[in-house]
Formats: sequence, C-alpha cells, structure tokens
Amino acid sequence: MKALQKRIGITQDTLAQSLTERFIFGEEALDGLMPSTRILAEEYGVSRLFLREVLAGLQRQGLIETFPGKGIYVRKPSMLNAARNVHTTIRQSTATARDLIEARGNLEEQCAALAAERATTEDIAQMEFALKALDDANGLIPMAQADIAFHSLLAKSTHNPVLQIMFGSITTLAFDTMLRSLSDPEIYKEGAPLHYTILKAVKNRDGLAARKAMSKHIHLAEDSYKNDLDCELREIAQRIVKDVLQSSLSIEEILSSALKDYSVDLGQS
Amino acid sequence: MKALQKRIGITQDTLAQSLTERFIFGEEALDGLMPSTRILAEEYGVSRLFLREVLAGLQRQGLIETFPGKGIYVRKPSMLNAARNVHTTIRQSTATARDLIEARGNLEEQCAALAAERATTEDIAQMEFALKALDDANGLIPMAQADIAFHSLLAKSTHNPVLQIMFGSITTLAFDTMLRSLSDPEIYKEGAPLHYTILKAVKNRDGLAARKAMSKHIHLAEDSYKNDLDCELREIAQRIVKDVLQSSLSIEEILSSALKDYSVDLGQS
DNA sequence: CCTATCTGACTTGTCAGATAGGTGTTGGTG
DNA sequence: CACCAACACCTATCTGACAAGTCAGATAGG
Repeated sequence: MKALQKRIGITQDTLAQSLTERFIFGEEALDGLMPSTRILAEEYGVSRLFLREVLAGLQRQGLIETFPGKGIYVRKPSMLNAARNVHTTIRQSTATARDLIEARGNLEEQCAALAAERATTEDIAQMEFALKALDDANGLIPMAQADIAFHSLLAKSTHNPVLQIMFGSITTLAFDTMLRSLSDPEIYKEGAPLHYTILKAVKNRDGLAARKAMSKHIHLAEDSYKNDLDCELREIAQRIVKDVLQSSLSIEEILSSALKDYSVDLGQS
Repeated sequence: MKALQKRIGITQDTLAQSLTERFIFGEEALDGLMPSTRILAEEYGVSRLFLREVLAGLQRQGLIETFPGKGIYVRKPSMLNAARNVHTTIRQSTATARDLIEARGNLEEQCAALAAERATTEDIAQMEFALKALDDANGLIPMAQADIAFHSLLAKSTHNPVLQIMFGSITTLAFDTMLRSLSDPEIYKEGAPLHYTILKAVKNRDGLAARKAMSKHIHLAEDSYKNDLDCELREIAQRIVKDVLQSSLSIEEILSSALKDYSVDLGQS
C-alpha cells in the first residue's frame, strides 16, 4: 500500500525535476555539496535505492558528480553535456554530412560576424595561440584538436552563451568532419590560410569579411566530402571510431582535453 | 573481490555506452524490444541493480522507455530529448533573453529561407492549419502552442534533421518567450500578420522574402521584451512557471502535446 | 607543546532476497 | 468457438546488510 502511494505520488521524473529545481537552479546549490543519499531519501519519503536511480539519471545528464566517501557535488555547466544528447539524437536521425555542414555553416558565419564585433584582446590572443598550434601540430588528432579549439574560441568570442552552447552541441560531430577534412592534404593546404583570414577580419572588426571567410572555409570542407556528402552521419561516426582511433580514447575524451588545453570554457562566461 | 573486479572493469558509463552502441545504433535495435533486466545483468556479469541504474540514465536521456510487465523498449529519437540537456545548460548559464533571440533569429531566418526552397505541399498545408488554429485559439497557452507549432513546422520544412534538432534544442526556451510576447496584445497584433507573410513567401518559393519576414518577426518579439531583454533566462523560466502555469502541467508536457497535435515530428523525417 | 597515528563516524557503492503489481499467453471450461 | 482463470513472465520497489573510501578529531608518542 505504501509502495503504491509512492509510485503514484513520486515518479522518478518528478523527483528528478524537484531535485534539479532545488539544487541545480535553486539557492541550495551555492556550496555545491548536496545532502547525503540517506538524508535525501528520508526527506522525500523514498528508499535510498529509488533515490540512487534518480541520481544516476542526473549524473548521466552531467548535472551532478558523486564521490565515494565524500558526497554528491553539483557540477558546473559544461556544454559537452549539452552536446551528448544532441549528438545521440542526430546520430539516430537520417542526417547526412551535407545537413550538418549546412547547419554548421550558418551558425559559424554568425559566430564569426559577431566575434568580429565583440572579441576581446584575450580572445584574439587565444585564437592566435590555437592557430599557431595548428601549424606546428604533428598528427591528425592534434591538428583536429587545434582546429576545433579555434572554432570553439570563435564561438566563445561572441560572448553569447546560447550561441556557444548551440555550437557546442554539434562540436562532437564537427570534430568528426574535421578529422576527415584534415586527412586530405590538398584540402588542408587550401583551407588553412582561411583561418588567418578570419582572424584578421576579427582583428579589423570587419564582421562581413569574417562572415565571408568563414563561409568559404566551411564550403571548402564541403567539397572535401565529395561522394560522402550524402552519407549518413551515423556511418561516418562509426567509420571514424574504427579507422582513426583504434585507441581506447573516445572522441568525447579527445575533444574534452582539447577544449581544456586551449582553455575554452564555453557556456561559463 | 568480485565487486572490485566489476568496479574496475565495468563502469556505469562504459556499460551505458556499450548498451547504446548495441541497442540504439546497432542491429539489435530493430524490433525495439530489449532483453529483460535479468538476462542483461547476467550477460554483462553485473547485478540487476547496477544495470537498473544504467538504464535509469538512458531513460532520462530519452533513449529507452520501460513498461512494467512488458519490457524495455528502444525509443524513437525525439528532439525534445535532445532539448532537455541544452535547455538545462542554458538555464545554468548567464544567458539573457537578448542572447536567445540573437541566436534564434539567425537560426530561424535560415530555416525560413530553406523552407521556401524545400517545403512540400503537405508541409504548407500543415503550416496553414497551425496559423488558422492560432487565429481561432482562446487563451494564452493554446495560442503559444499554435505559434510554436508553426515555427517548428517551418524548421521541419527545411528537411534538414540537423537544423530541426538544433531548433528543437531551444524550443523550450523559445516557448517561454512566446508566452511572454503573446500576453502583450499590441505586440501580437503587429506580429501575427508576419506569420502569413512568411508563409506566403514560402509558397512563392521566395527565400529572401521569407528570411526578411522572419527577421522582422523575431525582432518584433525582441522589442516586446523592453527592460527584460537583459534579464537572465533562468529568471524568466522561473517566473513563467510561477505566473502562467500554476497548473500541474509542466512546460515540457504542454510543448510535447502541442507538437503531437500539429503532427510535428522533428528529427524523424 | 607539537606531531603523527589511529579510531570512529560519516559517505557512496553494491549486493541478495523478497514483494507488489502489470501484461500476455495458454489451456481448460462452458 | 468464446470466455475466463491460472500461470509465467516482466518491471518497480523495498528492506537490510556489508564493503570501501574519506575526513575530523581524539589519542599516544616524541
């Protein structure tokens, strides 16, 4: 009987929502440490196991982090968390490389234009650093890491969190396409100088030039795809995992370390 | 000892990834029914509880759905799932209404332009239906439902899954702003005809006109915000929940039912 | 008095076993 | 043939327990 009342009254979703509202958005999130599972379970009148499953959901969402022996901590927002679901949904859909490039092109053009208006000197210095690293990089993965870092820094330079998060949500997939573009030396030689054109336009506060250079850059990547342009992203993602990185590292980890190395904190500013 | 082996060998994340790769993307997802928890737990050499927590994570991610007495079913991709994490991340950030409108404007302009190129007669019929419903609607919520449906149908008409999912990922927040815009009768009277201007441009296959009309429409919404333009979205979201819907229904449910009513299946086409 | 160590009270992580309640099938009865 | 009851599955959840990590404070030794 008791169990029935609970199931009707408190579902996992409602509890998750309640906890989120309270500790993620509410005021009790300030110190970042949540009460222990025993206390929370008693407070909401559910068993510790039930609560644990809800917490597992929040953890998978990237909202909290648990440490054995210490407690449950509220996690700072990260756009890679936002990315995960979008990435999965896109991979489940019938989206092709063409679809991705089309969407990404428009978004990045806007980012470039706005970055030209708003980039700080520090933003520009970071982008210069990333481009230098891209020139010096050896190997496909370090190159792709520097490349994605530059584009992410451009998004960061808009100082618009929504744009940053939207860009972040397709970063993983964009990374896949970069691994592919960079593996073609001819395409790379043609596309690399455009990075500097973009940066120069940003320095000159010339939004239109930045937008145009970005447009050219993206559509160059489009050309490199050739026949695979209408290949579904799910296939490309699978192929990348098999061919490029036989390593134990996942795409997500490689990306995450790149963004950390180049100190891109999307969604935090 | 056994427990130790498990903890080292299989973490929740690796198991989640393995299950996703197998049942969401793999071939075993075809029928959509997963093996029972007992079988899966035995297969991976973990306890049922451990498996359940992983499944709770996948369920919260919207990848699976469990039915007591029936089993675990793979869920079709829905862009509202993709939306949840993005929505949460944006609400955690310092994003303001201005940031959202800026990002949304650019995205929707692209959608309008592409819809003009690609909308089918069925797409157009659906949009007409939504606009008619918007005219006839009584009350704030039905109006906002018809409004968001029209914009979603426009995104659907691009026939680009990536754009659809990107638009979907900010739908929840866009819905909040609509609830606000529609509550101002003056703004509504000025903005409503623009819907028809957009649709007309789509019918005429005039991408540029569609883009311009959408731009005007979005920036009109911008004006309606006035002082709240630099108000953080987290505050707006909280206010909406308190003021507009004291009801037990959540924003997510209202949105979801609207998209179902107007048969918007983003990310499925 | 200071420091190093150890104990105990926390924490999360995990498990086995039991019960409740839903769903669909199967076989027997009218 | 139709109906219905028993049964075999399923998920959902709880109880109670134990392992293992962490940290603060007490305690013993220098």
